[in-house]
Amino acid sequence: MATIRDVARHAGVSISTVSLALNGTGPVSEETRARIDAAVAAVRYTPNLMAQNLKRGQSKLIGMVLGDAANPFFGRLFGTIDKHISGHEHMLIVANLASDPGRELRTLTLLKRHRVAGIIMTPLRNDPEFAAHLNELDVPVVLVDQDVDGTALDFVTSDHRRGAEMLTAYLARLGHRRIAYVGGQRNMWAAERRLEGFRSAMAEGGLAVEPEFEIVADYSADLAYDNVIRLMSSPSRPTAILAANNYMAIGALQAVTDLGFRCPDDVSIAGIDVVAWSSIVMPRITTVEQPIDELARVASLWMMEHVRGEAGRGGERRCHVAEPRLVIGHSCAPLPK
Amino acid sequence: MATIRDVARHAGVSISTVSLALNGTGPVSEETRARIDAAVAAVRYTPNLMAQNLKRGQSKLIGMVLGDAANPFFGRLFGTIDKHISGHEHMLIVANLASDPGRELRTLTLLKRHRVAGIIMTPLRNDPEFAAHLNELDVPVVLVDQDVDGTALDFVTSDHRRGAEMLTAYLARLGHRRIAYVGGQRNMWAAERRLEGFRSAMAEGGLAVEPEFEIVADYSADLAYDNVIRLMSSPSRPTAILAANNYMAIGALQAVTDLGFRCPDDVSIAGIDVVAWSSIVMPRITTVEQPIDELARVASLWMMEHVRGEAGRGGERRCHVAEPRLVIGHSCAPLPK
DNA sequence: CGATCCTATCGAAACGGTTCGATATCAATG
DNA sequence: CATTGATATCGAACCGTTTCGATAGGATCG
Repeated sequence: MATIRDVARHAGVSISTVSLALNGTGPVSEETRARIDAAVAAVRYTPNLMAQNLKRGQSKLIGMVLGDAANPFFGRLFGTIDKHISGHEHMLIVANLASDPGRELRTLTLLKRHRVAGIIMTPLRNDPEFAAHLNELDVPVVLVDQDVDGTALDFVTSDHRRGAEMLTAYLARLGHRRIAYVGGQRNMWAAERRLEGFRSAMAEGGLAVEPEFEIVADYSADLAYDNVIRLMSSPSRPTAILAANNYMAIGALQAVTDLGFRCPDDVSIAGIDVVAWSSIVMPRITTVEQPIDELARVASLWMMEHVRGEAGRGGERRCHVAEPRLVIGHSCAPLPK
Repeated sequence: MATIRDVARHAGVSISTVSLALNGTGPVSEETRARIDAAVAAVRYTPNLMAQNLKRGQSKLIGMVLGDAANPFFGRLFGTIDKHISGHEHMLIVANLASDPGRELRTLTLLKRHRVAGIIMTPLRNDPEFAAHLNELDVPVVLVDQDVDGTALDFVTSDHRRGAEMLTAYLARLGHRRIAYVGGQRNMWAAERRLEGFRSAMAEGGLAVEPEFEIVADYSADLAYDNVIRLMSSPSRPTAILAANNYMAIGALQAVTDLGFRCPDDVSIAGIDVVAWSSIVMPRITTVEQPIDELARVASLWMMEHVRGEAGRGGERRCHVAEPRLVIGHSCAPLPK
């Protein structure tokens, strides 16, 4: 592959002149510039970014760590962030955790080896060991969606607690009293906030939460399916189900359908974060939507500020909490008196 | 950030010895190795991959170009390819075309600047200019899903034509004669194959294709929706609709539902490539599924062969055509006599 | 006209590694 | 004991760039 040396030789000038001309970083005569341009075309020269970055001491690569690439939420998040980032001749180097928290540390190390200029990540773990690693990483990090306690990293999220509250309160307003909650892993940050929101809205509405109505289904459609089958087979079944993410909402809907119940006539179902793409599910599921575009925009912006060294290292961590949006579908009905 | 020089100084040995020890590429005494390990930990040394790659003349980065990151098909494709690739201490640098063919050339150039070891891409364009660029790129490329005529690049796809045939024949077997086809852009490779499959199966079944029943909706749910609304409002409406991708199938389903028709009682709907994630749509849409895992596996394998220089440069291009799988749902019904 | 200042160009020293060809030590061999 | 062959270590060249300081030839100025 052609190097800058080939261009210099072909144009009959020195290497430094070529560099000066190509980067527009020094005075070059009109005639020389033309000869260099011709030479570039002739030898098919493409600057080697690895060499440039090495010399400049900074790379144009930004790491992005996704919790689960197969989930459309992360797909849209990535797509939107990419749109913002790649405008600045930067590129994203993306890693997929496939919902496996065990890959998180290894991935971060690998990204650091690549000397990425920064990392945007949706973390899975939330424990002191992980926080310590993040703090010692020495690379700008913007967390998205989930927080890691004990770090001072920029953080962009939507108000998970409020979202769960909105849906729970909505179900309560429809007259439901026996509301089941299908939630994610207990140690995950967002899952905890959502659970808090559910409980708080239940308490607010003067409703009791029966222990067996608080289910942990690890954000998995299959687990949600099994649990809802069990729940709905009991004589003391709920009249409404709130699922904490898109997969579990769909698992729940499938379960009640397979049992012969109709939604919303026999049971109401609402789900957090059932993104637009799946909202075509019939009946359309009532949901709170995260403003993915807003999350992506703020995360990209802050990351670019870090990259340009403009991030006010005032020590203060920045947090942006976006408001979720209640989208009423056809999956919830008022409870007959 | 600590360099190999710091490690050497701290351990009291030469730089080359550190390199030899760390890479296990030369004999190093047990004692020295221990001192070096200690020094690495002490100065928090992380090898600079950019420098390593520059020296070794090859990078551990593989480019991946996605047609549309928000589409779960690409999300799952990426996730699975990442699983295979990232095992070999390689990483993916991913770019999203967001369905905009205009970004394709710029993206490839940028990836080449980064000196990626290879590129896995799902192309959008299929024209001579683009083919010429690909041929002159001088980087190993594996095409996935769509072909580019006039190149000799490895190509992994599923049998789009056969998939469309299977669904069309299935509808015909149910007794449908007035079948409408909602297809993608006319110049895209896969869209053409699917259209061929539809036409061939129609001819095979002795069915005539009315021109107004062959719709071009650019893989967009909205366009499909509008067109199906128009189609179904006509007195000579079809009894079955075949949509060429997941988005359009959902748009079509939404349209017939909004018009007050029931599916499958009033009209049957089938869709190509309605991935598992959306198969929960009620009624579950009959579809042909692409074996994403198989595509990802073969593409990753071939790419790693290229990277290791094992690719038999016999000049012969390799093609892998996977068989799509017919998944019967509840969206199609026999036509009453 | 000599000093001064642009303008255009160049050589050489980095950046952080790898790797090849020394060199030095030491045990085994004939 | 001189030779050989491992074994362990090192110095220096190099990968493809950028960038700093130097040089040289005008044009401008007092």
